[in-house]
Amino acid sequence: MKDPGEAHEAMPAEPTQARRFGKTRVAQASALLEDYAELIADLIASGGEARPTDIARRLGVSHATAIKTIARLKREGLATSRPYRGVFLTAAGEALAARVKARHLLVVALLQAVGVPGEAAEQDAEGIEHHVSDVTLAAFSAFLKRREG
Amino acid sequence: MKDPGEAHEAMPAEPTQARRFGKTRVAQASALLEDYAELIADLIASGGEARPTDIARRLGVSHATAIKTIARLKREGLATSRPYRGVFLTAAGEALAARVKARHLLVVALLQAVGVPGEAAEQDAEGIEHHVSDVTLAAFSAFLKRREG
DNA sequence: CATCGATTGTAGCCAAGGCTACACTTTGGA
DNA sequence: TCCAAAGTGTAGCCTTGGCTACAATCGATG
Repeated sequence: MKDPGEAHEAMPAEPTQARRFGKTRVAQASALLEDYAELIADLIASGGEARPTDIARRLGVSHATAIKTIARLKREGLATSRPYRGVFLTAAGEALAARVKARHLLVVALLQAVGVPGEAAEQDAEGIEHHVSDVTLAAFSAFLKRREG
Repeated sequence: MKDPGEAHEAMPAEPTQARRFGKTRVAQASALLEDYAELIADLIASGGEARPTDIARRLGVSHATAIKTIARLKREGLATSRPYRGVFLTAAGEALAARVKARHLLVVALLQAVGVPGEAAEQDAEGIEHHVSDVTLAAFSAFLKRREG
């Protein structure tokens, strides 16, 4: 779903809207990896290991799909694993997981702060968080501090 | 990217988290169609017609990609078109476009209300809006009314 | 120590959403 | 009127992220 090679060799006067949509698509591309990284960190933290079957179960996909995505995580340098040995995060993977987790918590907190019920906040945050830019995240943080602190 | 046939024939005790992620994936599946519907409505409203090339330009994709997605819109009963004649929305397509547009405006307004700068609000809303449930949308609306009204 | 169930891995299929390349209309201007 | 540019459509390829089916491995238990 990404660009094979390098797209748009000549794109004169690319409209701002196109840039917006493009960013949205790119965000979706990394969303899955982010979810996996966060989940793997979570599983290791709580149970000591992250097995493909557990990952699959938690994400609601088949184990084959999970394994395929884990392979992609490895390709991107975010995780390591050896056959029948469980999955581990690299330093980069850990960093990503930490960032993602912090962002997730912040998004949920923001949603609840504006009146979204807990369960809906959790559910929607899962999708929303991948599209929240740093600028927006900072604004969320400031809003919460202003309101609570 | 959807289920071919019907997935998970037996899913006993599907964990709530899996349901959450599943919903996120389903939301992404319809996100593109929503964007197209909204854009087509917009183009028709402002210029009287929606041509594949204009759509492609606004979305930052090749015209071939746009045409393929338009075909999918037609398959799903959201749009009509005849060769070399431009694209039109069905009643269902119009309804979708209206809903999407209203939601988009509400999300942008909410983001700005919590302090996100205008440009970032616009950009992020593009990705966020597809993951905002009705419950959350209602909460956004109430928050804005409370704060402005 | 053999074997059975669960886990893991592999292969192959599918649809979506990208792309380029090429062919065919349409249309406006010379 | 005719012809070239712009727009449209088709074909074919790729990657991602799903799936099922089958093979291989591990581990616990008899």
